[in-house]
Amino acid sequence: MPTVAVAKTVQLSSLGISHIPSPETLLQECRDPGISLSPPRQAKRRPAIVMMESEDDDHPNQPIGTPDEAFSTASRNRKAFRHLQEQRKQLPIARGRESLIRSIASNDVTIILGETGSGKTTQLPQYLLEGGSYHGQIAVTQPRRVAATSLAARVSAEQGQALGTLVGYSVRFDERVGLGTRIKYLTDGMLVREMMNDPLLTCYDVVIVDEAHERTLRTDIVLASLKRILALRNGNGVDSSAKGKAKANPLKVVIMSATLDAEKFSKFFESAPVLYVKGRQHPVSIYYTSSSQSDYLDAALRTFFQIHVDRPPGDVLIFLPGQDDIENLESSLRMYANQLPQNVPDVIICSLYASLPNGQQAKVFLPTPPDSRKCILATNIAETSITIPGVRYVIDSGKQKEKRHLARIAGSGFDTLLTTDITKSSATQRAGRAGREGHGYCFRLYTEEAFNSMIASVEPEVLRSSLTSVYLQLKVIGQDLDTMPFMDRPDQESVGSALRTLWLLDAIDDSRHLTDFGRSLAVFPLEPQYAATLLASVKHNCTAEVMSVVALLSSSSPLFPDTSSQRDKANEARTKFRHPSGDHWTMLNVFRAYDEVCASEGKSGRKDWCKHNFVNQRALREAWSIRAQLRGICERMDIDWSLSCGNEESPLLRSLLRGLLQHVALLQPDGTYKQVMGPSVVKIHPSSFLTDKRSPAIIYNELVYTTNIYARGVSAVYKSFIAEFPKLTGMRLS
DNA sequence: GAGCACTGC
Repeated sequence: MPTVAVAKTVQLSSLGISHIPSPETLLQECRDPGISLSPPRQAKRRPAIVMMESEDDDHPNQPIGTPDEAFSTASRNRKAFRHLQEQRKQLPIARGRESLIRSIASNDVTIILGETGSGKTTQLPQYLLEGGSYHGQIAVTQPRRVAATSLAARVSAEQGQALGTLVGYSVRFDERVGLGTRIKYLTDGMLVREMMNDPLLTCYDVVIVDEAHERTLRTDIVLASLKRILALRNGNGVDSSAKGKAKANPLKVVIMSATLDAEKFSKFFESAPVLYVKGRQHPVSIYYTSSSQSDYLDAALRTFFQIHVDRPPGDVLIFLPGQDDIENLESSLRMYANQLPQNVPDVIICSLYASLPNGQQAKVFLPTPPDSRKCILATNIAETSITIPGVRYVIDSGKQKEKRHLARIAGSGFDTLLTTDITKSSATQRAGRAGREGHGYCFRLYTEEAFNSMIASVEPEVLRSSLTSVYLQLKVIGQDLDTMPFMDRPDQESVGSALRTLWLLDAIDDSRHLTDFGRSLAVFPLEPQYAATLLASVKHNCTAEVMSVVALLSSSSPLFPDTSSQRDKANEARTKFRHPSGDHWTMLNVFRAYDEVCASEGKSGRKDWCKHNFVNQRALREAWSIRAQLRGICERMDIDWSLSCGNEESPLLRSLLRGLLQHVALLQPDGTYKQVMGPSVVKIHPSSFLTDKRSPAIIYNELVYTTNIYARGVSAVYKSFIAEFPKLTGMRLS
């Protein structure tokens, strides 16, 4: 390795050496690494009432290709279909089938505590369908799209039907349901959307909430809503006004959770019974360090080589907080791996994090060649979203990155992204990744005391997020954030901040009533701020431009990814898109150029164009889908989305301002900016094309708090634009 | 003059 790599290497601090040791020295050190490991102990088995056991997986692994390709061909193949039926029949879960059906029939709510690999998610809906007691639809919610689609494909195949007939799914941008669909897998966000049109979820006889322990924002909305709906539809809940009402269309609710939180769910649903379903997880031996490690990268490096040299074959999965750590550890591992003696197996290093291009993500699924060992460096993505085969050893840094929204009474608050300690349930989940295929080993780079003092499970998202969208969505179903029976109640500052934002947008009036404008905002699958921008574009005759920009801003990937090694080259390549007004028009220029490339070039031409210009094709593709969805919604609302302002810059900026009222700041003499609607002094992020430009007034997409409070996604606006908004100028005076 | 865990409509 060249010396450049050495500079990026983690310090082998606890070895007390500053030079790079020879491979022999390193291996010797690794056998006595200063991380002494206490005797292995078996992962605690759950003291469960064992009901059933299954050979099956809850979640088929990441599908290679589309769900259709994976399963519908199989369903056409008679032999494969018979095999599937044979598997189903032989599942031990079949023995528990009747008791499951009975319990659900005699209770409004049933909690199922299912271990990993128990097969509950694929089998239970089929049991309820085949049992014949329910004639409406059965909904099964999932936090992730890929789970919803692949589960639907699997269950459809087990039913011997084409996907989208008896069994279907519904996720954003993709839906496979028919008139005869009885089992529907959908994302929890999709069910929240459906509630906005059908607040009592009348088309469902059964709603199964899977992975409830993850406590996503949308899961919590679903849980709170279900409690309300039960009172209204079944007439026996806490809502006394609903008592005595006809139970013509009662609802059954099943909550599936993977952790001991089941008790909390049971309590929330007034002592609902808890059923335990045994899984098929292999035992995992857990090791702790004897003393706490100040440098988890160093500790991970040593532990890896210790495993590599002393332990039998099996791939190693290392959990780290973020991309930065992954890149650093990767370069250290490579350097030492290249110096290993001949008789030690090769090391294949793979990284895995969400923003990694798909091609490189796919590397982790390639089978490990004989006489080598794969070492996967991953973020939390490998904890729930992606299951990697062949992993036998897990190294757990005990750290993760956590996003947290800091609400402010004044202004709209900002997000932080900080490295924090993981939770007990997260540690257990990580360890479990070693026991998918056989007896596994988990090396925790922290002490047993540290584990014991970890909090039990992650703080629900509802306590950490901006609630603006949620507040608006609840208003549409006639509910109030303050009166919803949340499992965990968000604090007043957070609620007040959401309330204030919606009032400023004119989504609610002075009496907190939803306005017609607010109702329109909620129709769009966008942050309310961007929905307001979109609706404002009609007045300014620039819907075509605004739609592209809003779609890009809503994409989950950044348009201009930061590539530290090629930063200057990237900046140069992107210069041609630059627009003097700032980042929004610059983004639009990229999208317009991409549109032209798409019209003239094929798949590989588009890809090359993106690479050559250092723009993220994933962001453009996603924005393309979002824009198509927005166009469809506009058509239904009779809005002409083709209205264009050409190259006139003001209409787009004035539309943006309509949504970003809380994100306006004015230049101060010292070159910093002062928020108009809040107390903060902010700086323009150095990645912005407006940095150092000293524009008198700016709007920005978001604030991020790192070394400073930075405004990102910035455009310059005229002060006269700001004067058009009485609420904004009123605030300034007060 | 900088640093981005993961989802979702």
